[in-house]
This record gives sequence, structure tokens and C-alpha cells, in this order.
Amino acid sequence: MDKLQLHITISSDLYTKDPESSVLGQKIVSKSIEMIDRLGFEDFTFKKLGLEIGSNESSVYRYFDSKHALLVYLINWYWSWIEYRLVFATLNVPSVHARLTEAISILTAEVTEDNAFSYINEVLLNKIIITESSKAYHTKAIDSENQKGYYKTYKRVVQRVSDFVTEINPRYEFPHMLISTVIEGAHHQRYFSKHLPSLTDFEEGKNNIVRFYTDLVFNTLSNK
Amino acid sequence: MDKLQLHITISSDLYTKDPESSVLGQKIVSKSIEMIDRLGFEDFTFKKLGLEIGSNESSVYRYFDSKHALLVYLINWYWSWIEYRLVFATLNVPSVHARLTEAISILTAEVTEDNAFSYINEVLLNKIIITESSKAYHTKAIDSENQKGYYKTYKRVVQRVSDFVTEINPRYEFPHMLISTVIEGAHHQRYFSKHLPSLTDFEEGKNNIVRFYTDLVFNTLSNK
DNA sequence: TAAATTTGATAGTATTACTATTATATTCGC
DNA sequence: GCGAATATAATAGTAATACTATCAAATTTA
Repeated sequence: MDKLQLHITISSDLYTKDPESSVLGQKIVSKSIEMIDRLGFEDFTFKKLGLEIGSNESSVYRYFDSKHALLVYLINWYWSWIEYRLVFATLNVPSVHARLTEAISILTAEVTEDNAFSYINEVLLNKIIITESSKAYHTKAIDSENQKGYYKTYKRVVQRVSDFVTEINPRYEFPHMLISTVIEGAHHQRYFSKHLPSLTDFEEGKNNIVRFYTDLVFNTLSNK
Repeated sequence: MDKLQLHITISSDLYTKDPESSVLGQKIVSKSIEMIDRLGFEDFTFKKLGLEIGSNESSVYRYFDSKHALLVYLINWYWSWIEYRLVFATLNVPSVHARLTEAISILTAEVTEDNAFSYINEVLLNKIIITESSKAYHTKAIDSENQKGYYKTYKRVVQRVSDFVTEINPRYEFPHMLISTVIEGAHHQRYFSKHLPSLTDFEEGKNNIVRFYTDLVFNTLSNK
């Protein structure tokens, strides 16, 4: 990946003022990632954020209408980044099998390397997605927010990978269920491995989560 | 199931005063299920609950330390109920294959029938589990709460069904991941089918979610 | 350099998630 | 049936949250 030129564009419906357009905006995004990871979404507030970046609560509100809106922004940034990696990693791969393998790996592996070029720490952002993202869409406002496009990046990623599934087995009935199960499942397994390990069969360094989901998908597609 | 005699016991660590021990306690549990479903967990408060049951906020606090504690109680009640149904449905079934099929169905099917004998509406409780339960364990306090036994009922259910998996295929490496993926996955699919349908391949009346997860498990266990 | 824009500071609001205290019912043992 | 114990209700209070509104100060831009 060309680290110096990657640029992720986020739909203007997802912020009030574009955080990429100013140093303050970038500090808001950057520091909020670190703070949400550290404090958890519930204990994170714009007031505390303002304090830590030497700015003011009211200034933060000029970029994001609410902390919920900020979380939705981060989620979309994450999935845009995943989509970029997905496209890049499968671009010149002729075998669909190899493309799907690569995609599953990107969707299920832990993010361990931060791309220092950006003001966004992808390692922490991945942790936030695992721990906090379900709070964004398990909301009474889900339907109206979905209509406004809040979840389109995520849906696009699922569609892309589901297309590989259909290419491999056009008769398979449940490509979207399969891929959304893999994505959400892998996030749960990462979380469980740290906090409720008896719900997993995680073993350090054995790549079990990626292996489990890769096998699951290919067994399902080849069998029967 | 014998509707008149089923009684579910909840560990006394999960409440301050046993809500089963009084009419007020039962009203608290009963009404909170209805209100959490209706308002969502965020907008549900003990004050509103007190109003609707003609009681007082301070009285509710005598039963549960916090609304988080109440949610954890409901989750444990749900998994105890599922465990009961699981045990009952597989008790005299000699074939492991049939036992696992039955278990997957109990874990992934929608709950549509309320057992009128109880003050707990299982249909609504199932909806709460689907929509709100991830908020209970995606918390900074997860580790200390896990130590206190807050999630043991859920873990026991996963263990029980994982045991069927191991009985069928003792060499299979990931029985716990498989079952926790099925449980969490099915809940996601139910939620997505109503709110983000492009992430699923749900079709009304075709039992796709149960079929999908049943096939997933048996393909995985039979193959290779 | 003046005008426009951005940011900061302060204040204020309704609500939340509780705790504490006291009064009033209700239940229980005798 | 009465007094004591217990359960519930009512009220008040607190610190924090998730904002909104206003205005002044700083910075950028034309």
C-alpha cells in the first residue's frame, strides 16, 4: 500500500464540518480514537476530549452533532479503509478462490500495524470497531439513519465480498449471511478471546480466528 | 414443556433483592422488559419504570443496583430459559446429530410464543437479547463482572452445545467458536433482517436463518 | 487592513443515574 | 388484634451528561 498517498473520503452527511479540513478537526478525530479506546464509549465525552486537545467542548460540537455522530464517522472511516485494502489486495488476483481467501483474512485478522502517515491510528480504531460499533447501530434511530446512508460503507464491503462467494458458487443461497456472519463473528471472537475466553478456542499465535472463518466459508461453499 | 411448573432460578449475585419474592419485584421485571423493548435501553430509566408501575424510582433501586444490573439479570434469565429448553428437548434423543440439530434450532429460531404462565414475556425478552445484550458485555467492567459470574449462564449454554459438536467430531478444533458464532450470528441476522436487510438473505417464512446456521455447522463438521 | 470565519469561554437547560432520609403502609409473630 | 419489623413511597439532593446559545477573541482571507 502506498502509505503516502492513501486518502479516504468520507461522505459529507457524516459530519457537520469536515474534520479533515483543519488541524483542530484532525486532532478531534485522532484524540477521540485514543480516548474511546481508553475510556470506553460511555465514559468518553466531548468535554473531556476538549480538555485533552486544549480546545473547547463547543468547538467539538461544530464538527460533530453528537458523540454518536462521531462514532458513526469513525465506523465509516474504518470500512472505507478496509474497502481500500480489499480492492488493492484483490485487484490483480485472477483466482476467485485466492481473492476470497485474501478478503477473509483482511476481514478477520487483527490489525497490528499503524500506518504512521495518517492521523488515524488503525490499530486502536480496529479495537473500537470490535468493542463499540454494535452500540452505533443498536439504536432506535437505526432506520432513519440507515436511510441517510450512515451504514452504506459497511454494506458495500459486505456486498463486495459476497460477490466473490457468488462467483465461486452461483447456486449458494446465503452469500450475504455468510459474509456478515464472518465479519461480526470475527469481531466477537477477538473480544471474547480477551474477556470471555471460554467462548472461543483462541490460542495465541496460532491464527485460529482467521483459520476458523476461512475453513467455515470454504467448507460451506464446496460441500453438498 | 410443562408450563405450570417451570421455574427458573437466578443466582442471588444478580440482584440486590430477589424480584421473584414480591409482586413489586415481578412487576419491575415484567414492565422493564416491555419498556426496554419499546424505548430501547438508552431511553429506559428507573424513573419512567416507577411511573408506569405506579411505584417509585427508589423502590426499584432496592431490587437492582443499576439499570445495567437489571439488564444482566434479564440476560441470565433468558439463557437459563434457553438452557432449560435445550436440556428438555435433547434429553431422550439418542442421536447426537438430532440433538445438535434441535439445539441449533433453539438457538437460532425466532421466539414467537409467549408462555402465559409467567410474568416474563419471552417474545419481547428475545427481542431485547437480540438488540441490547451486546451493550451489557461491551463494557470496561467486563472482566470484574465476568469474575462475579455475570455471564456464566451464557457460557454454560455455549459449553453444552459445544459438547454435542465434540461428540460428533472429536477432532474438530473449534467447537466453542462455532457455537458462539452461531448464537451471535443468528441474533445479528434477525436484527439485520429488520433493519439492514442487504446484509442478509432473509426471506419471510422460509426459515433461512435456521437453515443457514444448521447447514453451516454440519458442513463444517462433516467436511475434511 | 477590514471583513469574514473559526475558535474559545462562559453560562445555562433538562435529564440521568443515582444516594440519603424520612414518612407511611403492609405484613408477621404472638 | 397489636406492636414490631419490614417494605414501600415521597421528597430532596448531587454530580455528571449531552447538549444549546451567546458573545468575545483570535486567525485567516481577500
